[in-house]
Amino acid sequence: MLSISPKSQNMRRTKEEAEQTRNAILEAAVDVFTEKGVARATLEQIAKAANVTRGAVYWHFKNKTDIFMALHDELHRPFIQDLVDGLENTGDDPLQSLKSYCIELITRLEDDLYLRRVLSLFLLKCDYTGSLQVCQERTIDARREKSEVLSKFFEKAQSRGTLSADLDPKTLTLALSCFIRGIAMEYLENPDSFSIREEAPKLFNVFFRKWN
Amino acid sequence: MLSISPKSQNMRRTKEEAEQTRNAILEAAVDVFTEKGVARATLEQIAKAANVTRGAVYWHFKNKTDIFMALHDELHRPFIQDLVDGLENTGDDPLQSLKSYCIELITRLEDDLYLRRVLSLFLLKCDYTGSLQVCQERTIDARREKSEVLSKFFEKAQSRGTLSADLDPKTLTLALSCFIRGIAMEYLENPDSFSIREEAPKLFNVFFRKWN
DNA sequence: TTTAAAATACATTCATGTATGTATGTTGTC
DNA sequence: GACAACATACATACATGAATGTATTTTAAA
Repeated sequence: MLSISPKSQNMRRTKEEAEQTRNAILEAAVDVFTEKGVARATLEQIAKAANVTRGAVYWHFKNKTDIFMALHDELHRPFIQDLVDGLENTGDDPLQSLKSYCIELITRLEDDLYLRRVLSLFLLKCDYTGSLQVCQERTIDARREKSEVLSKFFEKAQSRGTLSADLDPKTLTLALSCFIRGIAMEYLENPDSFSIREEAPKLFNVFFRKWN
Repeated sequence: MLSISPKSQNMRRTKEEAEQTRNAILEAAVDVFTEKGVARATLEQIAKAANVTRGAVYWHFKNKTDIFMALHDELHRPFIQDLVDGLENTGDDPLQSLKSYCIELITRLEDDLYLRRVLSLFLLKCDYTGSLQVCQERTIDARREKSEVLSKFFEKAQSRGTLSADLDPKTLTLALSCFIRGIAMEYLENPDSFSIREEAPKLFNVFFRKWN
């Protein structure tokens, strides 16, 4: 929703202003993508939403895929990284802090409207066929890293005796990943069907119940 | 992959044969949708894959959305109904039979290639914006029904004392729904990342662990 | 003969990409 | 520090292709 400075038409921008238009285009793209879906979204619509012409869009980006990938790089990747970083500083009770972190993470979906829009965009408003396929391939590394961090969590809990040794950390990691993803999708698809603030603690209580 | 009978070009079909071409178009649509994604799929591609021209396609269907909705009706809805039906006949141990059913259901994803393709189509290869929005709205009823059946399962388990009374059946239902969905998506997205046959029992062992 | 089940032909729309124009910022040079 | 030379940041105009929907025609079944 950043609108560029009200200079008269066709005036050359400074580097700063150019950066602003670039951001304006990206933000407009989030809006248009979310409303119309990535596939049906038009560069014309994006340009109009950003108060520029398609010329500006083509100056900053190669095409629609390029815009999507820029968004993916600037928003999706940092989100996962943020997630991994948050998991690094473990407390004295690994399972408990993991659970708290999951609840906190999911609860953000209800509070942070922008995060919700962006995540909804990447999870619901696009399909990763064709030219967008490379995007999800790029996140493979991030996902693997995330899995490894989670696994270490469970291993740590086992070594401290707070988690039964007959449970495979790999399985628990997979289970938790699926669980989180399912919750996110279910909520994003229909945010009014339940309150995350109320349900998230209950849900993860179920998941983390009686494992020791 | 049904190819129509090898009569010479442009021959009028009987009612049966017309029904065959309709099915051929639908099957071709599954293939093309899955490969290209619904949005990027072309009626020309679908027609070619079904060994007919676009004329035949437009004879049987109004447009691409109409094809998708036909597939949705003929494949997605029955799948959920099948799921609900399978849950109706409860054994003496509700939780145990529910767990078995979940494992069986998820395991079908590995065995039934066609099911995998279809589910992948509806979960991964399309976004429900624009004209496809009505499709998911139509499944709301089916989903609600599914949730009610699951809830009754947990209530039954509670009344038989095999499930702790302090767990809310509603929460458990939501949790299980999210869990199943997450597993399905994770597997469909990358079927080679893990073997469902091996992991499904473990995963649901985790979920259904020590609830009594 | 009529009509269902297509094939074929045609018109139109629409998004894309590119080419070009243009005014201004920027930078080196004297 | 003024000014030329160039680059940048767009807007505008245009060409193209591709997909769509419809109109017309063809063939054989009923």
